[in-house]
Amino acid sequence: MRNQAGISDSVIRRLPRYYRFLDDLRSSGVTRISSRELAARMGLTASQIRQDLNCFGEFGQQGYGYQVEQLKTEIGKILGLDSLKKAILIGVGNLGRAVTQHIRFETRGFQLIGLFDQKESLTGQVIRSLPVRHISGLDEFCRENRPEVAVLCIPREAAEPLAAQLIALGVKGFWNFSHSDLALRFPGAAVENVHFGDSLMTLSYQLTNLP
Amino acid sequence: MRNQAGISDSVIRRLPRYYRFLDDLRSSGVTRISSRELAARMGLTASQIRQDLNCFGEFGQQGYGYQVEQLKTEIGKILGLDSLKKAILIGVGNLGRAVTQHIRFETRGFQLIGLFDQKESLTGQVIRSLPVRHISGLDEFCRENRPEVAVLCIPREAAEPLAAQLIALGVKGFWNFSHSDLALRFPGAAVENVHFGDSLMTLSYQLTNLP
DNA sequence: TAGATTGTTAATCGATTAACAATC
DNA sequence: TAGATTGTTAATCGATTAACAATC
Repeated sequence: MRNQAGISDSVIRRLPRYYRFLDDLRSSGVTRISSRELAARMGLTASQIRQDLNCFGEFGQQGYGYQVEQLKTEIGKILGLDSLKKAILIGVGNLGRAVTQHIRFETRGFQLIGLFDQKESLTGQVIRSLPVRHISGLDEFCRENRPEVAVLCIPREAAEPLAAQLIALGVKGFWNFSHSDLALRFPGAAVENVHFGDSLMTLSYQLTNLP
Repeated sequence: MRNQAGISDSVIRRLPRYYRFLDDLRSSGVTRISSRELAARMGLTASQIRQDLNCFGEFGQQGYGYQVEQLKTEIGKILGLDSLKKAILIGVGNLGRAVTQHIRFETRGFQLIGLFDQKESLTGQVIRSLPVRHISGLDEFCRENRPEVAVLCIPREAAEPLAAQLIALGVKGFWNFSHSDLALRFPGAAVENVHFGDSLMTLSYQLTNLP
């Protein structure tokens, strides 16, 4: 793996999609694929695939193509999926509960180790074999268990102060479902936003301007 | 509004964010703002904001800046938020239930008018004042109510045949939470993906390559 | 070997930034 | 009017595509 740093965002955002397609190919018994064939399946150009991969190393073989399984593994390593990072989730409302039950953290590089909510009535409830803890125990839990990531399923107003608290406790990244632009406030942290509202408005635009 | 067609994806994806920031400014009583000031708040350049807006028309005033409320309204119109498009949701599992309860469709240009699931045990259950219907009634419901959009909260395998069925029933767009690349199969439809797995893997990459 | 396909360099295309005349 | 800020054109930067020598 070369050139760990300075990879453009466009490239990085394509990696999970490569990973998904390669895993599909593997499941359906394909062991080898050329950039041309993969590009056709994914709706990309062969050039782009080769350029993207060359940011990280040489994974193919001239005249042959790529080993599906091997390439999948390599991209998994690039994405860091081989080391599970400890994560906690905060805000066990409708959304937080769905995320806890629905997302397969382990195959995406994470291990969910704690759930928190400020609502006392939820404390002790068990979701996916994890007990909901009261938010007042957050500091102690973090000092003991050292989570690297927090999944924020909380209202916008709560996000910023909580993020500051978590960073002080050693949290380095956020999977942010709240309606706030955390990245602007905490430039040192890794922030990945899931902005449902933005996504839905983009769909509205597309529908409004359908050819 | 000029130049309805041919706006680049990069511009379109920034519109919801402009809309959000302008709405915040409005809520906090700001009535006027310059591209320079807005850029500083959003972490963009003033040039970019002016370029983006000029894809659609002239919304500012030289020497003065932009009226916050007016610009917000204009961007809302560009996004098509002023006409509510009828939507149905399919798949009332953890995720579908959370989406139904959590998302404010009305402020994003949509009106949720029906919920469907194949599980008979869910039929009749009411979520947010909408009854869950059995999937067998989908055709009839669509012919009567003409939804334009379907929110797909179903497993990957189910997505493609269902999308084909829905398109035949007049559905023109999908908010796609399933793990499938619908856009490739249905190039005529508007598809907006919410790929949680991809998002989480991107976060994993960021954490793995933190400076 | 001949054919195929990579890794990589060069060319093109598009998006962002800078500059500035127009004008409120 | 003078100062400010837009709308818009020109310059730059980065990302995508094309081309091709290297090589399996």
